[in-house]
Amino acid sequence: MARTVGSSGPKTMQAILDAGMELIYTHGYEAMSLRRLAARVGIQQGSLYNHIDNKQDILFAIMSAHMEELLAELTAALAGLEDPLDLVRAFVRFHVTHHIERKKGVFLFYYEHRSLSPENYERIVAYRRVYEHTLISILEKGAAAGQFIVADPQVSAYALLAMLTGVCTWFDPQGRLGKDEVVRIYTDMALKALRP
Amino acid sequence: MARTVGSSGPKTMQAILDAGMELIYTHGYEAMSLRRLAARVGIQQGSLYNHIDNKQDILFAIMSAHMEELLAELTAALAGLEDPLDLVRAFVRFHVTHHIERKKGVFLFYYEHRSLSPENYERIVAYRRVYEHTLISILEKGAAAGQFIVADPQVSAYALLAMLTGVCTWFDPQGRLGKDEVVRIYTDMALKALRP
Amino acid sequence: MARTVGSSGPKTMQAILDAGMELIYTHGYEAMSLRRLAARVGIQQGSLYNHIDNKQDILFAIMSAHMEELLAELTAALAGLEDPLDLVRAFVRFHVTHHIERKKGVFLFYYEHRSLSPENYERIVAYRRVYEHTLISILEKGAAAGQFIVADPQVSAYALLAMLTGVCTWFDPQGRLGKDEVVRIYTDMALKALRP
Amino acid sequence: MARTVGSSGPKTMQAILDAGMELIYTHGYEAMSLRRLAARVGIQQGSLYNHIDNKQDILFAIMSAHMEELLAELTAALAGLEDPLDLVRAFVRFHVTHHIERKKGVFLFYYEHRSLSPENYERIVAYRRVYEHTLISILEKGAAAGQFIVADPQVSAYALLAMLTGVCTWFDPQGRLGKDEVVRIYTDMALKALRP
DNA sequence: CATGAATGAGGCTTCATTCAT
DNA sequence: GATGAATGAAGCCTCATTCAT
Repeated sequence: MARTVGSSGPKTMQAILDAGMELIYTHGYEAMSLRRLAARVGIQQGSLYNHIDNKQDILFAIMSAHMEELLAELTAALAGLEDPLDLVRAFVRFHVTHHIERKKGVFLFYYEHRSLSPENYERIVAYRRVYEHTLISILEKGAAAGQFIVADPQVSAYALLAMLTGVCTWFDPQGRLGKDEVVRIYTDMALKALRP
Repeated sequence: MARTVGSSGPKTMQAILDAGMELIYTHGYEAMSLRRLAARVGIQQGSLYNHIDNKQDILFAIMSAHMEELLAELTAALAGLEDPLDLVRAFVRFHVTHHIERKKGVFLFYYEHRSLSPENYERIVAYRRVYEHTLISILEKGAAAGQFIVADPQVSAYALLAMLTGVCTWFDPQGRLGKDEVVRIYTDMALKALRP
Repeated sequence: MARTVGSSGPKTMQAILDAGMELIYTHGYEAMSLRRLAARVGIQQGSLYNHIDNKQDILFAIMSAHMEELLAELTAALAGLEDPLDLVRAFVRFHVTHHIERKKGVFLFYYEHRSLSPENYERIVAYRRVYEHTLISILEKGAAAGQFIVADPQVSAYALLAMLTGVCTWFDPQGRLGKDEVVRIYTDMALKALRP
Repeated sequence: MARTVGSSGPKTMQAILDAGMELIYTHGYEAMSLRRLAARVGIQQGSLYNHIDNKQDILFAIMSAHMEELLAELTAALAGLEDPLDLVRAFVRFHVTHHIERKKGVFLFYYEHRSLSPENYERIVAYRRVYEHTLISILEKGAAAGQFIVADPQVSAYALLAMLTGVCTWFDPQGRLGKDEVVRIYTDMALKALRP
């Protein structure tokens, strides 16, 4: 019948992605039904297909947007820094902060990358590899300068990344510790783990 | 088809759990259909219900068996040790080794705990809490003895657990590094991160 | 409906009918989606409705245009002939040639008349009846003159029509036989089948 | 809830095929919805899939059963005959009778072979080719014996087949002409069309 | 005239589960 | 214990059509 006046294409698409993020975060991609998604957006199920080609599109759109922002913000966070110690400090601060503030996007990446189609998986993992390599490079630079001792830069980078990422499984904004304290604790542990 | 008398029941149940582990690991719990599971076990779909009450049972049976073994093996690994340094070394060795060798069970826990029913979730998370608390206690003991400096034992324990657990996302049995080398690297990083 | 004079309307309408003929011929009326049709025409789905009222219109427009041309061309092909033998020769030549050259339109009629709405069905079948009756009249005239022996003019006409129409299921323009040879063979068989 | 007692697998499958034949004959394959089919069979839509793998299966099962019976019955109808004249008579009688009595199966073949998947299409067309070749061989034999004059056995066979097949588009069991009269008329026309 | 976003019905298929045999 | 046929809900997706812009 009468459609909501003023509803327009891009706005609807954004609503789909927002609702998709919410539902995938809560129930998982497989368990998110497009029926429920459409209901939450406030349109008919079939109307989704005026904006997407299939369910997978939603997952990919959310994840690639998240990865692109991740890389852009990392670049900004490290801009102008040269000293490996400063770089590690900045990296830890950025990573922890991002994982606290963008928890849902992060969870989507960790839990749902398995649900990506092969081609989409490759594209998302490529982003991830760039991100990881940024830290690996920092460790290599610090090791070359004698500031760090790392038996294997790749392994150490993966270890640090896993350690830092873990924050989003337990951090509670209302909890005992504030964001800055957490950043300080993680920074200390990271630097100590790398030091000679 | 027709089975020999003598009841192959327990054998069938085990086959269901094995196939379930495999399929959930590969496709995820939501995406595992009982049709496919039955086919892999070599029985009819309806026959599953001679062994289980519902799909959720399979997930819970696999996960609780895994958690029980995890705790039992951890206890064995730490038996007789008193010095916090030795305890951390043993904990790291056990955790890394376990996460490499029981990769599928570990993945099930991380990816699929969301798919547990509320009651089952509580039971599984209780196991997990015991496991985590073991490490927290070690850190507290070491801190009390002045061997470790930890700003917050719980946060540090979570950080270490996340770091160590990460191994199962990248370790490749055919890869460049052997299990023992990996254990050594992680042990070094963990101890350095904890020590004054 | 009423379109602006001087617009590109008629061109678009013709493109719709051409694309419709192609798609219905290839996939069948039921299986032709207006989405695909619009895409082939190069317009949006909704724009179709500036030219048609509904999907059925397309089928009917194509089929009635085809039937009108069929009748007009048959009339031209028989013009001036009086002798039943000549009339049969001309009819066969026309029918076979038409069914070879207008294969798609012919197929549409045979395969898709079931998909016509009841009223449209009546209108198309009326055309067809005129066509058939032309041959029936020729046979009756020839029978009255003793040139043909037909037990039942209607049955014989249907038999001949079916025989001739069959050409469009096997004739291949690149094949072993040319159009004229095929016309000759069918003419011989038809005349022999009718002769005393 | 309580299922109809006594309903068994093969009976249901046959009911599906019978209802399928009816609905495809009436509405066409594309236009037959499995919802309606299931309703006519008296089961749930999903229950269809205990018997078939997909919609296409129904079409193929019906058509291949029909073609197998067609060939078996043709073989029986021609058994023991040697004289090409007798063979043509028997062929015409069989073909016309079959097309009158098994009208629905025949229509399915003519209208719906387009809806077969490529592999299924090949299998069905192979049956058809065997059938056609039987008539071609008869014509060749008669031509070699000087009993027939056929410019091209294949074309003549196709022409005769089309002519005979046409019967099922107009024959009415309640109509003016009986089956035997129709057979006689077609036999006369066929023999006259072939003879010198 | 064309667009594009909306509708609501319906498409085929799969799902976990039940139960008489 | 196992079977296989049944259920009813739900899955994703496509359909023809409408209409404000």
